Amino acid sequence: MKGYSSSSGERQSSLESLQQPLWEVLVCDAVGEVIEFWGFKRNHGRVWALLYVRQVPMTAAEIQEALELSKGAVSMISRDLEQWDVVRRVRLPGEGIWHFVAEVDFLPMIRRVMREREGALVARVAKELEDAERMARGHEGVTDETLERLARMRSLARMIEHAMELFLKTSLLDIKKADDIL
Amino acid sequence: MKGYSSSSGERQSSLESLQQPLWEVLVCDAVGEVIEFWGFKRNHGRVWALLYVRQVPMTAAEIQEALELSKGAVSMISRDLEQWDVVRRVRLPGEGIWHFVAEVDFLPMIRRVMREREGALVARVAKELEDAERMARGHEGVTDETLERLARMRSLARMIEHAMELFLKTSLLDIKKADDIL
DNA sequence: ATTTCAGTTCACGGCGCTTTGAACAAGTTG
DNA sequence: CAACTTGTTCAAAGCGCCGTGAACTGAAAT
Repeated sequence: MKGYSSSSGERQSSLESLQQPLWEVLVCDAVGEVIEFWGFKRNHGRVWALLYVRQVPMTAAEIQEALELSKGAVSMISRDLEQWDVVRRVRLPGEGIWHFVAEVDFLPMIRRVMREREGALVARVAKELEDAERMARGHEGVTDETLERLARMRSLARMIEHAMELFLKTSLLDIKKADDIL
Repeated sequence: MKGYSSSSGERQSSLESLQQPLWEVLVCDAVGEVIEFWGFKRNHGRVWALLYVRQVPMTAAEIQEALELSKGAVSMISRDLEQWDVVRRVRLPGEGIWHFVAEVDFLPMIRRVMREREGALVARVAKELEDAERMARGHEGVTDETLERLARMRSLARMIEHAMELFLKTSLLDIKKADDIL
């Protein structure tokens, strides 16, 4: 019923590329690239994309085979994705094994992780710049113009932070609302 | 006249940290971190920051000593910065040597480079997704729902692109206008 | 023309992040 | 409760990127 036409359907050693449609690989890799660009691991994107296009819950072993990853990698990657709420772990009725499904809405992931990362960085940098400014004030060879530049730098830092917040709040939200994508 | 008080002012082996104020190092490193977060090299940020706080044109050798970089590194880094228009190369009157000065407005850099990088990526990914969708259409085991998901993915890609554009146009512009920073 | 010095290039090495796979832990089945 | 399967952890290997510094180019000075 599912398209397995004839005789031996269980080969798995050398013919996998035939039951792994090329277009699927392309999609996974494409998403992988984008996700990587945004600062995550390529395989985060690949796994999520696979689950998303397949639409059916998949076991770790299936993911492993489809994307040619190691057992350990699948375990860690899917733990990350689960933690970020972009993948759910479900137990199919009757089965004693975990399956993964793609959460349709992965924007929370981007928002949360970015906020965490940026947050930590911004706080640290802000402190460093303040320290530097305070120290500079104590020196004698420091002109007013220099202090001015330091102050402006701090101000710029705050603005980058602000712009980022804005981006996360508006743009991403727009994406979501725009068409109820995904 | 410039604060060199007395006897031997030319030591350069072990006492450099004393003529290299700590606060300056802090500032350079802080900017380096931020710049790195945005996908550039740490030293791009460090060199620019140094030139910015110093305010006077500096030779490659001076930069090299101040930031403890190699000759080659300074050459490559400053070439990048120059290409992005965030640093200018000037020849001081009477001197037969290049000096670098920080361009005050480095927003063009962020905008241009981001656009280039994102542009290249987005174009490639868009193409890959289109290819994949076309190929999928040819297969028999592909449901309409799957095609739907592929289409939505493409649409999402376009939206990310769009959001990025928007971010570059509005947020960064806001930063600039807000206070005529830097 | 030769020397010297500013500046660039590039093969190599080092470093940090990612992935691997084997050992281990947890859970399931007979 | 053994025997087996599923799932996690982590030291070590792999890999890619960045900086290094020696070799090279070019230009100015002698």
